[in-house]
Amino acid sequence: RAPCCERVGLNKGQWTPQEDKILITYIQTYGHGNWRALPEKAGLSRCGKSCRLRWTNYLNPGIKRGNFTKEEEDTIINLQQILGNRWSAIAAMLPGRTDNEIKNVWHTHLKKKLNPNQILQSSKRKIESRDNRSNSVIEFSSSSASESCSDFSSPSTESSSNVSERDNSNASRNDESTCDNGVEEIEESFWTEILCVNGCDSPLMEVDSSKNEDLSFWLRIF
DNA sequence: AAGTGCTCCAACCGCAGAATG
DNA sequence: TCATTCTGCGGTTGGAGCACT
Repeated sequence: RAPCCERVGLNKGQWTPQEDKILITYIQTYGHGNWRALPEKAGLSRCGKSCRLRWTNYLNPGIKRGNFTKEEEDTIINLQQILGNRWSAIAAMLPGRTDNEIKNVWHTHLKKKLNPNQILQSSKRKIESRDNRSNSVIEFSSSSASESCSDFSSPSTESSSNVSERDNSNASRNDESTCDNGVEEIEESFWTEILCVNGCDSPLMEVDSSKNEDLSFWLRIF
């Protein structure tokens, strides 16, 4: 199968402001339509995949910029416990946030909070010195993370390190074993809580009905 | 002030599933 | 039904910027 960017000479790497402007103007005028054909029509030396990524992760006006709130981080942690690394499904619960952004936040912040023992000694020292300067983060990791786990009867009994042992490396196993005890015991109210936290009438929820179907899938399982 | 190491995030890559002919 | 193309997803990487020594 031919690679995505079979054309030689396509731009790669960071997008320039000019490229951003061209992409925004084109999509706002014509819509994205066929991503593969878009770059040529718009006059961009990029592959369609790169254009789609740039739009969905950065240029889309519906994207919420800035730091994640405590509630958002809570939601990510909760959903990661259940869904594993299904970032797109998690993103569907967080209006305005992209799967890529959530994935980055998970790998750079939240994963460490759940399992600080995994941090290398050298890194650990640095992080601690940073966190001492920003106590809010530390406070969240010690209180909020455990609070969020208390939403589940089974996982809440585990230590934070045990919980995180099930995270990334076992994500696929989580997907396969949706009838695991831990998942089975999750109360249905969890979902309504999550939805209410983020607003049932959020724009993304309305726009992307397929995401709701994804939610329905999990509701059926429970 | 300079060098080194680390963090974070935007972007890329490859794969799988959906859509299409 | 099969082959091909397109789209979306998740893992991974590169490099800019920051912190520390």
